[in-house]
Order: sequence, then C-alpha cells, then structure tokens
Amino acid sequence: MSTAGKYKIDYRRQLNPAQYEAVMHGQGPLLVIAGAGSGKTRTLTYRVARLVEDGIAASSILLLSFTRKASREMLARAASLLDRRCREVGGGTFHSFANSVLRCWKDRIGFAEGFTIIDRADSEDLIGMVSKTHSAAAKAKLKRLPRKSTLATIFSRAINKHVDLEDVVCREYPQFVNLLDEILSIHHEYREQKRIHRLVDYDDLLTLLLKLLRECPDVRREIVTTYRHVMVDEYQDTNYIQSRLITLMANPENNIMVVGDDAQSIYAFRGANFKNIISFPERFPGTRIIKLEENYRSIQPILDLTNRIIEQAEEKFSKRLFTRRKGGRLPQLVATADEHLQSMFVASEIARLQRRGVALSDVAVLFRAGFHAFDLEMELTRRNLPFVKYGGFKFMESAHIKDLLAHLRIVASANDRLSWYRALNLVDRVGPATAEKLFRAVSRDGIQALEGACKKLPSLGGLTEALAAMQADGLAPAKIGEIALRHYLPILRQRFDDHPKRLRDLEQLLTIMERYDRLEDFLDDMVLEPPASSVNNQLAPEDHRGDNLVLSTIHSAKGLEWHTVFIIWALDGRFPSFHSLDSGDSLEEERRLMYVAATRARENLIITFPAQVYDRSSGTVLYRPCRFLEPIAENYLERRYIERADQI
DNA sequence: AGCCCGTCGGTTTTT
DNA sequence: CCGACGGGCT
Repeated sequence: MSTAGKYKIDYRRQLNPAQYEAVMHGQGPLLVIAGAGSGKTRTLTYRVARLVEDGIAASSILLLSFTRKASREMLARAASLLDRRCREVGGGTFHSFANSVLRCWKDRIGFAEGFTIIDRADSEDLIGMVSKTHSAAAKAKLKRLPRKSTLATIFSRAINKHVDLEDVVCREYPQFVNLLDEILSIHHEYREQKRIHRLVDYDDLLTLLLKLLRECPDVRREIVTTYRHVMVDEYQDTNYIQSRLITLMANPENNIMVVGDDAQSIYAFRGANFKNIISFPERFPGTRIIKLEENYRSIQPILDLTNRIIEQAEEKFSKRLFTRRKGGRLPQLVATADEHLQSMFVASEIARLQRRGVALSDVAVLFRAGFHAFDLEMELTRRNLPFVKYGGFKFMESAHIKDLLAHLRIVASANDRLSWYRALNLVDRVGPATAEKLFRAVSRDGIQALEGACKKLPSLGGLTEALAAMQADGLAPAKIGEIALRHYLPILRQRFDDHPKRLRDLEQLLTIMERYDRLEDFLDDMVLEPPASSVNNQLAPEDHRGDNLVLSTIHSAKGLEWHTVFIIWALDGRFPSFHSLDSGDSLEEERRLMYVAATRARENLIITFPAQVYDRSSGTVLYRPCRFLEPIAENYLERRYIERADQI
C-alpha cells in the first residue's frame, strides 16, 4: 500500500518501516532510539514535512536541536522535500529558544528593562571580581580560594545536575570543603551582581524559563497552545532542567517526540544524563518507542568494530546496529614512533586519498581535544592541504575579540558593568580602581560623566569620542563596529605582537555584523552560537564551503559523517584522557566518545597514536593504545607500526 | 594606583 | 608550556 495518494511525498517508499512508523505517528509521546547512521535526521525531516502536509501550521511546530545550524539544515531539507512552509517551523537550541521566550516575557521574570546574556568567560570575570572581596577571609585560613574557572564550574554543575552547591563541593571538590562558607557567599554575591546588572548566564536562561513556566500558568498556557508539536533531537544530551522544560511544555495531547541514542551521550560533563532517555516513557505514560537499528552509513567491517567498542560498555545499550553495506577494508590501528610521524602519516594518507579522487571535504580528522591537532595543522599547512577546524579554540574568549565586543555592549546596554570595566581598563593610566570610579560616575550621570573626567585624564578622550560617535541614532551595527575598531586599533597594535593576525579576526567579525539589523541580535548570537570554525587559527570567513579537509573535536563532529575518518591520539592517557580514569562514569563516557568518533566513517576508518610519549603532568611514558581498542582482535582491527618516515 | 616581573599551578569536551 | 595571580617597585 502506498501513501502516494493522500500525500505529495511517498513516505512508504522513501523510508524504512521503522522510520515510516515514526514519521506517521499521530498524537501522543514518541521516543525514537536512533542508532548511529540510522537516518535520524531523515526521520525528523520527513516528520516535519508530514505534519505540514497534514495541515498542521508550521509555526506550531517546535524543533529543538543541538545547534541552530543543525535545525536550520533540517528545515531546509524539509522545505526542499515539500515546500517553503517548512521553514516557518520554530527551531533552535534550548538556550536560544529560552532567550526568545524570556525576551518576550521579560517583565514577568523581573527584567522589565531587558537583560544581557553573558558567556562563560564573562561569568568567570564577574566571579573573579566578587571573589576578590573574599580572598582575605580565605587567607585567614591559610588557604587560597579556588580559581574563578573552578568556581564557575562548581556553580554550573550544581544547577545542571540539580543538586546543592554543598554536595558538589563535598563530592567533587573535597579539597575545598573548608572554604565552603566562602564559596557559598561568593555564589550568593555572584547571583546578586547578576541581578543588579541584569546579566543572565547560560544556566540562567534555562532556569529562568523553567521558573517562568512554573510560576506563570498563563504564560505556560500560551506557549503550550502555540507549540502543538515539540520535537527534541539529541535527547541523550539533555540535562535535568531541559527534561523538566520539556515536561512543562507538553500540551494536553503530549505531542512530544524525542530522538536520541543512549550510546552516544557525550555531554555528562555539562550535566547531561543519558538516563533521561530511558526514563522518558515513565514520565510520559503511553509513550510509543521506535528503534532505528539499520545503519545506512558504514560498511560492515566498521560497524563490526564499533559494535565491539560499545559492547564492552558497563551499561548495556538497548539496540544493536546492522548494515547491508558489505565488504570494504578493515579499520586500521596505526602506531607511529612519535607525534610528528603521526602527522606525516595522516597528511600523506590524505594526499593519497585526494589523488584517488576523494574530495578533501569528505575526509575528517577527529581528536579528543583541540590542542591534539596542533602538530598536524603545521604539517598540513606545510603541504598546502587546506583545512577548516571545528571546536577547540574559542574566538569569543580571545582578548582582542572580547575587547571589541565590550565597546559594542556598552552601546547596547549602558550599564553593563563588565564591559565598561573591560573597555576602561584598556585606557592608559586606568586600572581597576579608576575604572570602578568612572563606572560609578557613568551609572549616575550617564556618559557625559566621561567628558568631565577627560580633563584630569586626557587619555580617556579617545574612548569618550568613540562611544559618542557609536551612539548616534540609526547607525547600522556594522557601522558601529567600524567606529569601535578605529578606536581600538592603536590599543591592539600596542598590546599584541601578533596584531596583524588579530586584526584580520576583527575584520571578519565586522563582516559577520553586516548580516544584522539590530546590534542586540548580533551580541546575543555571539554568546548563544559563537562562530565555531577556524582557518589557520583565524576566524573562518563566512563562506568556506570550498573543498577543505575537516579537523574537528569529536564533540563538534556529532551527527556528521565522512568517507574517510582519521582518529588521532588514540593513546591511553590522552584518549581516554587520564583525567577521566578515576571515575567509572567518566571512563564510560570516553568509551562512548570513541564510539561516536568511529561511527562517523562510511568507508575508511584509520585510528592512529604515537607509540611513545612522555607525559609531563603524570611523569610517565604513555605507550599503550586506547584501552577500548587494545583488546579487539586482529580480524576486526588491522595493526601497523610505523617507525621511520620512509615506511609511510 | 598602575605596571611589571616572578612564581606557582594545572591541564578536555560546549551552550 | 602558558596563563593567572600576587607582590613589590615606580
């Protein structure tokens, strides 16, 4: 029986039975357990199209996914299957969705005047300011306070795992237990500062939305009636708050569809709990469960290997993948004498693939941590192999970008203390104390206060003039950026030896700004979805769609696939990182990470590691392959050892 | 109050 | 090996 009659799209023919069932599922909760490469995105895309074909208004569908890019691509595909109505579907990340809802109801959450979203680095800066006032107390105990980044992690962990701050400190940071009072009071004051200065951090976006839905029944009713169908992608990576949010957004018919794979949960460090996926049917009684177990991506030998990696997991997973893609070459595990030989091997294999006609953009090199690729990046540059790198280094946290953005944020929100502080500190002869004094004057008398201060402090003139010019009415964001850059340029040259390179980043940022009509939207996006890719360690130009090799952290490679995948640094102690060795749970997460990496490959999987590396921090020599691969038999994983360059 | 220099510590992944 | 922090000098 074909569905061709009723629908424009022939769902029955274009989908397998399990996918079809998920796409045609009517009312009520639906859990789709979708193994790697089983057509998860396809299923979501077709389901959007099917709902729209059935006359459901696209604007009443909400698709929450991991990145905005992912949801944009899904909706674009749905639109090309059916028609442009599909683009009207609401989509984004939990954080960006929360932001738009909160902006809409800002007076209901105590931010009638609006709010500024701060990223992790801003939040650390604020914690740093607060904790200074407590360092004396710590000293009295002959102790030093935790560094601000540790404090930020502790605060965030408590929220995302939904446990008390005390518990996080006692369980995960026992060395700071005797500073518990100070930590609690820093936390209190951090929250106070955020409230006073109308700052909202990543966690606040979610907790404020939760509070709004809980405490304002009318708002909740309106959201529930607006979004009749809610779909959540990558459900295994949601945390406690996110799963609560979903529960509260469910309408009376419980039209909630979640899609995920418990074997691919890799965000526990951020509070994600893959057991959410297991407990979904308990929270939504009557849930229909559909498993997608046919893998369309990888050839059998790759799937044999990945099944073995995940089979050894302590937690047993709910499915087993199969494929019809027979044949092909065994995955390889290649040991090289040292790191540079690893880079040379990978680079020359890539050049060979390129000669065989494989597009560079269909090849990826994956790694556990951004810095693992440094040596390879140099080798690729030397050989003129173009690449784009995803993940690892964060532009938005580099000093020059933050400096420029601080000036823009002052214009967008005149009482942003963090930004004032930053911009003022860049002025000659202005340090923390003067900045504080000037900020007070400005928040009392407005920007005119600066003009007065210029008489005593001539170096302040440049900033004063620039801000005045930036605040002229009706300026486009890019224009404001230009003025800010003109002011900042001499500071940049003076402070950084590598200013030419940094200037190119800033110019790239101005190009991005040209897309925006409102400065506020630009600033929100830079926090919610900062640019994630780089070329030569520089902010990547907008359109780098050319034929580039992909270098990526495994986390940033989620959901993607390539003809050939290299996984480098599969060295026990690096991957799994020896940091994860002390806890069973985090070791299991490393295993799932290896599973995610290996399942990205369609035809070719090559795993490499340098066979002898001295590790400074532990004072030992690392030489064993990743423990998840070591026990796997030769007939699933071919071994090679490369000792000298002439063996490549 | 600001700036510079020396020391110590700590080290992933991301919204 | 790099960055953050503290202390001392200008």
